[in-house]
Amino acid sequence: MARENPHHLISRTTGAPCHTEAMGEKDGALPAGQNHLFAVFNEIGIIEQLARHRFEAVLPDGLLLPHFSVLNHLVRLGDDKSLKSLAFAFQVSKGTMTNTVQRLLARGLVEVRPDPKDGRGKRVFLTESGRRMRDDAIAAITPELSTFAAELGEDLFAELLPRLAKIRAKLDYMRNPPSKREA
Amino acid sequence: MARENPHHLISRTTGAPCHTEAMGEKDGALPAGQNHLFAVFNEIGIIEQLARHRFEAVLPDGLLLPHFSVLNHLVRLGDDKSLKSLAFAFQVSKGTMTNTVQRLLARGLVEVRPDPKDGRGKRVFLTESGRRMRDDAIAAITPELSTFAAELGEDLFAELLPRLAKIRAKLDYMRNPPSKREA
DNA sequence: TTGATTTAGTTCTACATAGAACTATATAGT
DNA sequence: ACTATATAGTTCTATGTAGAACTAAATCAA
Repeated sequence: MARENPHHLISRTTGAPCHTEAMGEKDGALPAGQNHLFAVFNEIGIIEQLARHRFEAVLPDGLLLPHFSVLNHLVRLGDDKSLKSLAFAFQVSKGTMTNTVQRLLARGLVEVRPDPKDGRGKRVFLTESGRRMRDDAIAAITPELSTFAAELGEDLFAELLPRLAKIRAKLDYMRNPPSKREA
Repeated sequence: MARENPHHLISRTTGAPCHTEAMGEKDGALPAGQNHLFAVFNEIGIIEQLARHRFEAVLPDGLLLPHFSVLNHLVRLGDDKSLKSLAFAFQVSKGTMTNTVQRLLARGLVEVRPDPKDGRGKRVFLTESGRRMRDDAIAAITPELSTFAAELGEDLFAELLPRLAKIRAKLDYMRNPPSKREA
């Protein structure tokens, strides 16, 4: 386990038992109409943290979320990727991706070979072990997701998805305007 | 700046320009009906990361999110809190809260005094400087939130809030069942 | 009262991360 | 062609974080 990065954006606003009232009330410090925004990002921060904890707790062999994330990306979108493109896809720094790939390499979950077309570059490939690890991770999380879907209802998530995607797209656009996109 | 904790749960699934298709398609590895769940947590992870980056970028004086979070908590819910209760409120380890409070102390944003009723404990108090810093931070983020509200519409956030709260409450409950709550 | 257990907080180690400095290669300008 | 600039990746430093080992104080049991 490590880090937690997972800091919720604003703070769980209640010191009470848990977060049963989190950000519900008005906050005089905020202009009218912004409480909802503040509150939404707060909820998102808390959910991210709790969900990551839970996910990492069931991940096989002490695999951490960043490791799984990269493996999953390589399986879903194909391997033979540069560190640069991985760093961009995850919006992390180059140094961070170097570190993550080195950990995966040390576990034998990926292979790294020089880019035949660019002497500066490297290409990252999945190993069989890496694919298996990714599948195991998904198998490990599936029961959790099932419980969750059963207790809260899938509709809740179906309603949430397009709305969250809209916010994500906006943030994404602000961070990476078309001018600085890359293929 | 530091860390990033901010790891999105699953991975931005596209290496393409940005995240325009993030987790939209079916993922054969997941049982039917779980794609939505997976996708929602993925979006939440990405949003958390991007939003935190943006927030920290405008925060005064290199203040980081955890620092602001604690200041905000103390303003909103009152100071004179134990490290223990702060750690619980934010669901971070005791060691983490020791670190955060020490940073705030070094900046003169809080005071820490021994608990008069418990020789083991300490109490954390806001300083005037701490209150001002919290207000400045909110002032700094307000324009960002305004733009956001204007471009996406407040309704979007109003619709999101109760649904996210439901998920947060569930995760919270799973992590801290009534049996281990505290006052 | 005395001894065992629990609790508040700190410290230590290992990790993820950002950002800056650096190296090596590629590309652009002339 | 040669030089300047841009790019891919690594390394270094400072941070946030978890978790375990540790200290000191409170509580519980006998």
